Amino acid sequence: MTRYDVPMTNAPTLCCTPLSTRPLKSDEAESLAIVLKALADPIRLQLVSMIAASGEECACDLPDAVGKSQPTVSHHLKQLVEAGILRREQRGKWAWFQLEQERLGEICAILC
Amino acid sequence: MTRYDVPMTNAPTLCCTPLSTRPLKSDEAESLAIVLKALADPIRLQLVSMIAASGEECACDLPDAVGKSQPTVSHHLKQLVEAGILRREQRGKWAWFQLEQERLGEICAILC
DNA sequence: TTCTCATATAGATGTTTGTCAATATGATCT
DNA sequence: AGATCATATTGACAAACATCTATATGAGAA
Repeated sequence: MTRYDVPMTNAPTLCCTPLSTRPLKSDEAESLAIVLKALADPIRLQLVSMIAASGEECACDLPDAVGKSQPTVSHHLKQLVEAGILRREQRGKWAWFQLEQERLGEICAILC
Repeated sequence: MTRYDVPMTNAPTLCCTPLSTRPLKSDEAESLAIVLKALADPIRLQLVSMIAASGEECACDLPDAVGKSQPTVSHHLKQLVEAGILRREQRGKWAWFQLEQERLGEICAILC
């Protein structure tokens, strides 16, 4: 079995029609809310924007950058990965994070 | 004094550059988080999508539509108005709500 | 003014969330 | 294997949140 069509995460699938096309079904609203909730925190937004702006960031630099403890930042990063917003890559001892650009695209496609 | 340049709500002002242009300052992240948080709830997303899809909705129809009590729906609607996502209009005894389309546009402009 | 009805607010309650200190895991290097 | 360092997980706690019932507000109708 190849890995080509295996999803990388358990991130919720989002519906594919703009909000204003039709009322969301409640499970669609639920999935979208989970993903938006992952984004709706000031620290997580700072993390995402830093990673988006620079292309990638090492977890080791992020606690200082946002002024939070290492476990707190690790927890936020995990939520972002689980929501499908960030991608995590292990390099030696370090964890690097990149933006899952398509995910933000999906969100915008629904909102606008 | 005219009302032309008076803001309708106290909704937070959002920064005007995409996330990936530069890291958000912490007050920009704070404002954006407030608005995203208003959106990041399944009931509020259903309300927004119903209103967006039909053009406008009377508050009187919404508790049944989403299966929540009248006070709960009123509370959600208030949050959406305060975030600048909905516009409220009183017509006789009834309150009608419309989408503040520009607001969603602002959000998308930042996310993508 | 008084009644009725739509909506908002207050107060209470259980749940979720953000945070940290302490500890566990897991990867590299010696 | 053992030491070291980066990251994740656990457990605890306070603050924020979604929800309801009860009540207040406010607008038209009688």
